[in-house]
Amino acid sequence: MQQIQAIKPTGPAKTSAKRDAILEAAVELFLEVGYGAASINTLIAHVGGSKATVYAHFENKERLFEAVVDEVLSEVSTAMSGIDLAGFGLRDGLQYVGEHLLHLVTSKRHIDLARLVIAEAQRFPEIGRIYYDHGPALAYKGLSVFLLEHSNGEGSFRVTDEDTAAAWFASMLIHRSFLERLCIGTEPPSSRQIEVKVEAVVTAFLDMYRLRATMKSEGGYPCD
Amino acid sequence: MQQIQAIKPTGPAKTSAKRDAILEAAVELFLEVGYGAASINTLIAHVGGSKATVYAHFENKERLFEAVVDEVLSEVSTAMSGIDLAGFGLRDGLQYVGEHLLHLVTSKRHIDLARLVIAEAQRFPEIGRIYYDHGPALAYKGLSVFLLEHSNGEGSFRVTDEDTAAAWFASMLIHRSFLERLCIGTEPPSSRQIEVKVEAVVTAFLDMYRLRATMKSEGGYPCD
DNA sequence: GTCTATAAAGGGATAGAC
DNA sequence: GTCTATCCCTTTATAGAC
Repeated sequence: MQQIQAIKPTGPAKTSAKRDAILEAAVELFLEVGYGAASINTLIAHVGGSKATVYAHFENKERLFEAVVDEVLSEVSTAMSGIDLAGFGLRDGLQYVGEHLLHLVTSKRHIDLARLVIAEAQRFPEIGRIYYDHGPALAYKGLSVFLLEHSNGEGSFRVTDEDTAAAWFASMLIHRSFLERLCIGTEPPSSRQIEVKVEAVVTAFLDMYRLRATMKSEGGYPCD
Repeated sequence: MQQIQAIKPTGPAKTSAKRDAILEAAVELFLEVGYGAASINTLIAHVGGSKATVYAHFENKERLFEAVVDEVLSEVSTAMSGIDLAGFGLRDGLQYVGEHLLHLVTSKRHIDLARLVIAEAQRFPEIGRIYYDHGPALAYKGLSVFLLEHSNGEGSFRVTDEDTAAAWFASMLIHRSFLERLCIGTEPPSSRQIEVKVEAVVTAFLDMYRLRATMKSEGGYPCD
């Protein structure tokens, strides 16, 4: 899928060893303490060099912040779009994508990114938009396409509003773990826990859309 | 339900007109710009008075922040615990609680609180814990009890893991709207939109747990 | 590009008069 | 309790030497 485009390439060369080092350190710092509590002084204490060097590569703190979010979002988004569902059956595909999704969403990297984005979405509206489009919305879309492709009675499964169905599946899977991790810093679930949790959600989800004799002819769940 | 207890009542009288005015202004300011960007100077520009007066009522900025979160959380939590499901049937009760829940969660007051809590949950771990326990966990628990009470075949409904069921119901209902509103500042849904959305979720949720002839004898969705 | 040194502004917090 | 004035520290950002 498409790479996240940089918001605005700043003055000097777009790539340099020092610039990369600064950016990398800035990623760690911002993810750990947030925008407001991260100072340029603290940054150079980690990466070495001087403030002037930082400002030679990044116009100001806001631009540096945008570069940081771009960088991390690119990582997460790449991981998400790397999930290939071609060739999977309905149930196996849901299990596969579900495990990857839950793992990714609860990863430290993503939780820190989400916290940062949510915290600063008011001050930097573009950040929130870009995160949502290249994160959650991308996942919903991939799921939605997969569901539609298998909405042919396979395993008695049929769906009319695939966008809503995709959001429901992802929400059942993610919401609680995501919020717990954001608020009380719960540890990420183990691979085994993820597997079990996804199995339960997949089964319940498929039951929800299983065709029944008593079903209304429409069969969909109108939403919005 | 129980009121949120103050984290630590500071030196002077716990209540005074000036203190209330300061706290009220602080609530608005912190909710709007966050902890880091809110300065005492900005605060007194809104409420009047001097810095020294602020520090006469609150030990420091951190304590003021804790008082602010306490205050808003108390509002939200009170609204949530005010939902009384006694006398409702299964479907009507879910519709009722769902509408209230979605309305409350997407309200500006709650979104601003959630943003603030998520942003500062690392620096102030207690804040995150208190929010989660008196917000989401409280909602899950209420739902869970209601589901268990109606898990008797009413409307062909039976549930074995009521905690998971409650979390799934709330997640399907809330997750997408909540995240959208946090990240891209979507407007809160109208009463009509809420009504329609809840109807769809309630129907899907009840279908998910509807007893079937082909059902496995266990019938539950093991989780965790 | 990279450094040292410093500017200019704003932050939290307090002393002391009333 | 409330004010004025101020302390002390950190912040972002830049000037100027190399």
